[in-house]
Amino acid sequence: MEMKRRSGSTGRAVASATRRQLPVRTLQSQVVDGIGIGIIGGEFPPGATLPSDAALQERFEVSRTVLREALKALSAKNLITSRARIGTVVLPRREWSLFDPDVLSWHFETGPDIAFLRSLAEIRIGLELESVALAAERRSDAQLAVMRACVDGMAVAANTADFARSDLEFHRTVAEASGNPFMASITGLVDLVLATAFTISSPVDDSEARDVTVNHHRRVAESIGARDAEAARAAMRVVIMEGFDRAAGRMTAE
Amino acid sequence: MEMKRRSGSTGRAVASATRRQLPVRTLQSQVVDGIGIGIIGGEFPPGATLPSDAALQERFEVSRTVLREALKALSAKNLITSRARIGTVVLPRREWSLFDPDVLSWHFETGPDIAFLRSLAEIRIGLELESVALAAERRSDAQLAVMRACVDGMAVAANTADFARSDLEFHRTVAEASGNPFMASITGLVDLVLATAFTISSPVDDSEARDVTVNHHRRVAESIGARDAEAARAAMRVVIMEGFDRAAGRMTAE
DNA sequence: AATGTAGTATTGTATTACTATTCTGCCTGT
DNA sequence: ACAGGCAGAATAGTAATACAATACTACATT
Repeated sequence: MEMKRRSGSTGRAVASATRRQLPVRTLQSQVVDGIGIGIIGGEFPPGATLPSDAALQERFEVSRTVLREALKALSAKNLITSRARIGTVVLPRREWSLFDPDVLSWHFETGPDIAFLRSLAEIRIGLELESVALAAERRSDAQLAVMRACVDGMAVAANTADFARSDLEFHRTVAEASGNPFMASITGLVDLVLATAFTISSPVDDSEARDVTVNHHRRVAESIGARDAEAARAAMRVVIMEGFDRAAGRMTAE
Repeated sequence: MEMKRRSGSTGRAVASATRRQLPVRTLQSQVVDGIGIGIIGGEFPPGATLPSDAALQERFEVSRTVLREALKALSAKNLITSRARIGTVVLPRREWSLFDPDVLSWHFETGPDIAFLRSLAEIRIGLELESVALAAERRSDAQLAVMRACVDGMAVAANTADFARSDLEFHRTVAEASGNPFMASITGLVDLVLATAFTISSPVDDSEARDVTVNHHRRVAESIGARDAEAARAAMRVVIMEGFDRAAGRMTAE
């Protein structure tokens, strides 16, 4: 029995403006995405047993090799667990690797609800406020210069993608300046929030809103520049809440 | 390249016979652990190219199927990336899924340095202070009762394991009371790894230190009981810093 | 020298076969 | 009739082989 060759039509939407694109979509990544979205999106809820290897093989039209490597990847992200004769079952949500870029992008593609976004905002408040306070103490002059450049980049961005890129780069630089490697792990989370917030309404279009956003970021940068940890905390809180409001407001508006 | 049939399968049979005593350990997980520890521990630093499939196959004495599923798992944790003809290269540290349970535990198995422990403590400060503040607002009476019971459990614990269990349960309950499911997931993970890594350094032996620790926890619980978010923050900070000091002191002492 | 092209080494995918695990149900002995 | 064990079946785990796709190397052609 021969597997039919499929053409490279992936047709997958861009998950995020800043997500790096691999030159080639491998078969495995397509299957990983397919099942991952099925899990996050509720087709396979926690506790459910996935179809057997044979069934999934038929569904995605791939060999068992590809299918099993895909399942192994999902297993590594703590989405599923497999046992012989038992089957492959979806783990409870609490086990999932929340910070994983793929898991986050699948949330995005299946449409995050407002409670999800609020939870993310709370985590950002916790981590990024600590991160920015540490950055205020530990940052180098070069890092401060990068932050300022990012703010300027936001101010002059010609389109939403450029704006989001500068925005994300700003947060990444702050995380790096904190000197704590774990802080950088939440950039994927920030990425998702930005992508959600900017999907339709981008502050690039509205010059007034854009000025507000840019100024909030600039206040963070200058607080870090002044090595004022408390001011940096306060300014970062405003930035995060504003991002949440934009994403949430967009959802309730429709 | 080719595996010797006779001796190969014989060796495998013997190996699996000894493995059968620990039924949950699959071949793949051993390879994942082996390479994962090699990466975290510095044998394969970021940017380095891993040995080829064939070489790794020989090193771990497994089939290519098992090896490749193991590599797929590491790839899913963003530790490595593979491309045809290029090889499998270790990604920069910033890409790693540091919050992954396996990656965290590999850090401890390869001997965490004090900077790593400090980073974890900073993460706990960020997350658990926010968590406990939310818990002070949102907690139910039942949850408060559980917290108090945990503190009592710490006070009367007969051994290290019981003490650690009550300690862990306390922090988990606080995280749940925050109403943020992801907060519970992340803090639970970090706390669990820390607890299992340092079960030795519990203050059970030293009754004076034990009283101090228990009282600090009790202050957290009572601040939550009084719905005083700021007091809860302050008390939790003390708890976390004390835990860090004990772990760090233990490292430098030996 | 620039460019193309064949060779080659490495990962990606497919296929088949077998092993290990454990659930289901029959079957045997009392 | 019932308990216990034994055989079969279903499913994931592992092995082995073959070929495809990719991209580096080196040589050949212009």
